[in-house]
Amino acid sequence: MARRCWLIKTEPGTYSFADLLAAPDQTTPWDGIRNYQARNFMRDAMRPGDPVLFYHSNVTPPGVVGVAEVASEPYPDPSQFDAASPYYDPTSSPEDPRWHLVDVRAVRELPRPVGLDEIKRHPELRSMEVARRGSRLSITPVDAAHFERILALAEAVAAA
DNA sequence: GCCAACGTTGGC
DNA sequence: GCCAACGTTGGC
Repeated sequence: MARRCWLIKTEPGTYSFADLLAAPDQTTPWDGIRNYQARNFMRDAMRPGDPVLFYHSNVTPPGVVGVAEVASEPYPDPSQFDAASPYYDPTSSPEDPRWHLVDVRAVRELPRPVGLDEIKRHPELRSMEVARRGSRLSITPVDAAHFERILALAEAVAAA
């Protein structure tokens, strides 16, 4: 069975690829996701070993900076039960958890970032969800061909 | 910092 | 179930 590929967005001021590289086992629970579509991807579709593009948003320039992989089965996001957490959800309960997550592990940093502007410039990548105007979904499926193309672009250092 | 786009909430 | 109000995201 073919693996599904993914793209996850994060604001590097909150959690960056460097943070992931510095984490124990280069792995972290992808917590705090409070969007149902994104949750459904983690809970219902992401499986250990799935490749992930790691994208920095809300910075200049935004773009893909690294490769990661899904590193666990889905499980309830502990932060929803933590009253001290900004992600605390008092309407969720351990008996019936609302939010689920997976662990994410760093695989490697890209030789160079592949910016959003560059993704938009390539016709074959323009259909990526992240390139769509007004796209806010922080976890999206990525076609395998798009995934490979991003990696190839990152290798093409002499693009200038 | 601006603001368009989008998701969620809640009154009705 | 509609939809206006509101909060958030994220490129620019």
